Amino acid sequence: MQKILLVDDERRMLDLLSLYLTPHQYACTKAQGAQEALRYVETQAFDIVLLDIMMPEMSGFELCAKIRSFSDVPIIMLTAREQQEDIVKGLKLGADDYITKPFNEEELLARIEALLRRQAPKNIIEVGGLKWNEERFELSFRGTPIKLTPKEFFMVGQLLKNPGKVFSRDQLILLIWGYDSETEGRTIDSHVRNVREKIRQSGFPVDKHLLTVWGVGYKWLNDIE
Amino acid sequence: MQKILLVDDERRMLDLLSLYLTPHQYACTKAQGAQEALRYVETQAFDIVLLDIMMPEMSGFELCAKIRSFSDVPIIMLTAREQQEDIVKGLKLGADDYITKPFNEEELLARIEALLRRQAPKNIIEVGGLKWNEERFELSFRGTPIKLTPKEFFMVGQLLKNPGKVFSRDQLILLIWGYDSETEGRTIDSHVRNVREKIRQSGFPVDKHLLTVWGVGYKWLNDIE
DNA sequence: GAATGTTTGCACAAACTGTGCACAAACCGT
DNA sequence: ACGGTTTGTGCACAGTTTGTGCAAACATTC
Repeated sequence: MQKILLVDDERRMLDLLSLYLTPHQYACTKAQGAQEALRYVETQAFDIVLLDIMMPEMSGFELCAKIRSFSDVPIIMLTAREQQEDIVKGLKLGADDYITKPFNEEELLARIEALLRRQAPKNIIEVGGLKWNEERFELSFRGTPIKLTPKEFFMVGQLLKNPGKVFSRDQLILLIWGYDSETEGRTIDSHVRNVREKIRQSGFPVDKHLLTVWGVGYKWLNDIE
Repeated sequence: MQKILLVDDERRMLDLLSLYLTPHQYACTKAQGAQEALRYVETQAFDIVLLDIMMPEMSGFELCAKIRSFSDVPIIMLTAREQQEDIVKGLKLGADDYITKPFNEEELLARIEALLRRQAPKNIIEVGGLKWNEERFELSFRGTPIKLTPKEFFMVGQLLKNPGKVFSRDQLILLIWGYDSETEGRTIDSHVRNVREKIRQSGFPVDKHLLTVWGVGYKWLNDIE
């Protein structure tokens, strides 16, 4: 199920959007204001951000630019019908599409689906600015690369691809080393340790995402508190 | 996505240009001053350079000539409406087109698109003065040719055509030798070694671009630090 | 067919990664 | 609070992968 972050300063608008989207199998998270939205984007993975540009404190533009400084998450702006220049401004700041208010349900859904289709199904995973790119064999946080060894890279990928799912040490060995591996003991633990250390160095709060499940194994959490 | 290098001494003009171009799916890089621009052109691949001729320290003309001494990247000059002779001078120094200030968005986009269209879809790749020309079967750095053997040539081409992407040894063998090749062992390594040595001789910093991905294969990076 | 140039891969050295022990720290149930 | 169990950490050695010199095999040219 796709996750959508709704950002607006009015609770009524958030509820309305959620009402439209939820029955169509989208998981909505509501953020009232830019600060809250930023916290969400920094700690969770969303498939789309729906962003009203008319907000007090921090404007939608500012938020859009802030998000773009570390993430490629698709952004759709909500603008008033009249402000043509707002649309242009938003697109220039990195938004992917826009919807003018007032809008109807069909248009909203169509634009969301179109944008999701556009996202190439590359083997790239991103959460809170941390990007795992299989093709480039590269993990990076906000643009700066994190050097990993092959085993480390695949282990992170395996966990990242299945957020929330617990993997036992044996499972990880099977998935990363293969069926006939004789690897055992605290080897996995060592790799986890190395991965944590390297990602921690980059500034990403890895200790809140890559968790130990006591007595079982490890898991990656996208959503942290 | 096409990459455009913007060169001006005024930050406001850089921002304005970027604001015009970014929403039209161009990736803009801003260079404030000729020195900075030169560093970019020497280390990255751009599809177009947009160059203001009115700059302190080094003039746009000088920069244009400097770039042309080692690269064929398309250059568009920005000139003041009045200086007709500047336009002639610029074109003589190797610029491909010009735009007079003040300009509007449509004109800018039209000229950029026209210039990109004009660029025949040649199998020519260029980055930082290193030029790979399939038609002429030639690799050269700043005009001086680098003699490569066929296998070496195609290997460089394959990597150069997919900057950032990692290729395993098996993949490279498949791509360059074909499906029924029995080539194996350290053959690829030997070719990489030879390629590195030959390109290094030319003065191009190949060791920062043609990288070993430990345990996986090789990749070519256009953007180096 | 001799000369020249290209491709391939061995053998060794160098660089880097994987592994798991030993002990400390954290955790859990009672 | 206590003992048993599980996980974290420092570290060293074994193992793997890559770089390099060199030469034989192969291909092309004249």
